[in-house]
Amino acid sequence: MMQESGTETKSNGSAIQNGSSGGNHLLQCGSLREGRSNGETPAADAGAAELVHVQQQQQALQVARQLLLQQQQQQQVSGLKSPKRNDKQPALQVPVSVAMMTPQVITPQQMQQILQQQVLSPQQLQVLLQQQQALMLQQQQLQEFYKKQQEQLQLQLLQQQHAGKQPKEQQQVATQQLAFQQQLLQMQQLQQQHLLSLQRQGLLTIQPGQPALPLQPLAQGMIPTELQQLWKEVTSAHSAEETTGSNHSSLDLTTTCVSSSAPSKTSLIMNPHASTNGQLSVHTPKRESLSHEEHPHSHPLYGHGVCKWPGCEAVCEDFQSFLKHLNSEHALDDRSTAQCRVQMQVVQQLELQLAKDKERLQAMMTHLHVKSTEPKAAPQPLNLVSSVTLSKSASEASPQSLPHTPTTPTAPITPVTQGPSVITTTSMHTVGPIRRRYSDKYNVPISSADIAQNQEFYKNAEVRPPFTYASLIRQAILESPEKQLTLNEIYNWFTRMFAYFRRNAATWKNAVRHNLSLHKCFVRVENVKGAVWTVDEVEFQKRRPQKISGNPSLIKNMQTSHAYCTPLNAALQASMAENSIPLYTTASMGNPTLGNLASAIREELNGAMEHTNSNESDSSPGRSPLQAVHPVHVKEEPLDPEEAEGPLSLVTTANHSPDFDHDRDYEDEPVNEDME
DNA sequence: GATTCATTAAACACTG
DNA sequence: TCAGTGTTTAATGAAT
Repeated sequence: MMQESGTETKSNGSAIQNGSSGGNHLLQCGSLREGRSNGETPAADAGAAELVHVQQQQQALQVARQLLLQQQQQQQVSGLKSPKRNDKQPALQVPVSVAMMTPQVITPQQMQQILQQQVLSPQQLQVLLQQQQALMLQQQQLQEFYKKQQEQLQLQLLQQQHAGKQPKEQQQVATQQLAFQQQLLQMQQLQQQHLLSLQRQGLLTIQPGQPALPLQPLAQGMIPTELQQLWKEVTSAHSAEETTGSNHSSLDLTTTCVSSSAPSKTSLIMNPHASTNGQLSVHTPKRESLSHEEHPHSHPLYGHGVCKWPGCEAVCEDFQSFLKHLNSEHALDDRSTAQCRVQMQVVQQLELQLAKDKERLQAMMTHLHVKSTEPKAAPQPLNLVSSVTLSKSASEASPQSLPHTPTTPTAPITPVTQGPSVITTTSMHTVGPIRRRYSDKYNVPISSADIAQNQEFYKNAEVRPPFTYASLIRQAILESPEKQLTLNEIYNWFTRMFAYFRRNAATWKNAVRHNLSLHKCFVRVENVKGAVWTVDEVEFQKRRPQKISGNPSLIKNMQTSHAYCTPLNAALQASMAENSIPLYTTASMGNPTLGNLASAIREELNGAMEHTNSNESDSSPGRSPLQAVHPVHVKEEPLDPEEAEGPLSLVTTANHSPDFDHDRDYEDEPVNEDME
């Protein structure tokens, strides 16, 4: 088409083209991590650092655990047991006990979960280890005791068999065995109580006495609301019970423990004493009746024929059997209480997170609802970031405030956001139509206000980014240290930054090539390495002014801030520029990948300034000084800012590229107090 | 309804 | 010949 107009290079690429393919192979190999040009994102580094930290903690824990194990084994050797007894449980006849007798060691996985979920402090971990050691000693004693009993029983059994004993005597033996088991179980119960007391001291989430207890299922299985309700019930019941807490039937306790480790059915069978649990009969029925009365046959812990108790998943054919199961397996005992505690913490954390998000949302909404006369609504960097980045989510949050956004269809994929470019801070104040660049189908919501989150999101989620190819390409190029990329490197950037582009390579690569050729802003340049693609800032600037028209102070501000804030997030800058939001360096800090855009942005700003001075229809003449200061152009792409260089650093497409004339259509009057 | 834009698909040419 | 690159055209859908 008419590519030649802007730059010479566009014309005949093939003639010039040479070794560009050299770089290609890098990409084609799927070297997503290759990133020789850009390197990894800071966010990823931070995540890696955290991971390393966690792993170190975990390793330390494992070392401690091994020490404990060694101690235990030594003790066992000195005692009567063979070192391996811990691992392979002796008693075949009493699976329940076997489960209980397994070494009280937290598995690495559990440790990891604990670390991830609970974030224990080193002190807590130490305490935990100590308690674990004490428990192991206790358990060792139990094991010895149990062993002895087993041996005695076996001896008796053998003697009886040899002597041709009568069945009655065998029954006696069986009863004896049962009695032993019960004794053992009682001891275990004591142990459990001890554990519980330990937990109450602060380590509630961990059940040292129940190594086999799967923590993860516990944390996953419940909905917060369910948990809350359950927890309330349990806590109330538990408090009442504590006075008589030791009265639990030991058998119940063990069965529940077993069920946790080996979900379900076995435990169902094993609970002959369900009715014996007095507390149980008192509390659980009440619990059931509550939800049951309201929703006959619907119970928060029951669904799809499965018990939804965390970690259970026992199959219950009907509601009655579920109730039975609930009564028997999830009676009010230490284990259930502990599980509830675990869940409670999970819920608390979730609630905390929710509260934070809500707060953030509120701040965003508040900020966005602020009238132009209410300056400084959110001067803080944090607010700024959110306001800038969020435009989309904010739009959803308060649609009414965004009359212009109507065009945006709802985002099908995620409810959180509408689309990338819906609202800018400026747009908030404007009623003017904002044109959305991206069709709905491409309008993948960017849910998080945090740019970095977006980056991670698109890196991992196969969601189509709500940015045009042109904007993505430009972003890729601008992010590169030299602001130039080979086609292959562009490909690489796409695949590295977006999970979505790890599929259907032929399609999107074709689109990339198409866009490179189509848009004037992309200039093909001969390089030593071969042909590279750059962004023509001149072309870019042609259109630029219109967008950033207006706010000289803003521009100035941006320029100055850029001067000492090189590392500033270019994306933020761009977005701010577009949105006429003053720069807050903190927001952009720490995003090296975006730093490259700084100069480009500066140039853009310069051009904008010139433009502003010279003409610019965008800025309405009649505005008050304050208004004049505010960015006039309300670009449709509020997003730009974010996209622009956000974590993804996607520059909104249209705005920056010369090709996008339409952008100018939009008007804006948004007054941004921040500017001053 | 017309226009514009982005996307997608495809064809073609050139190069190594 | 093949793969990669680059250009161009056309069809389609969405937004204005």
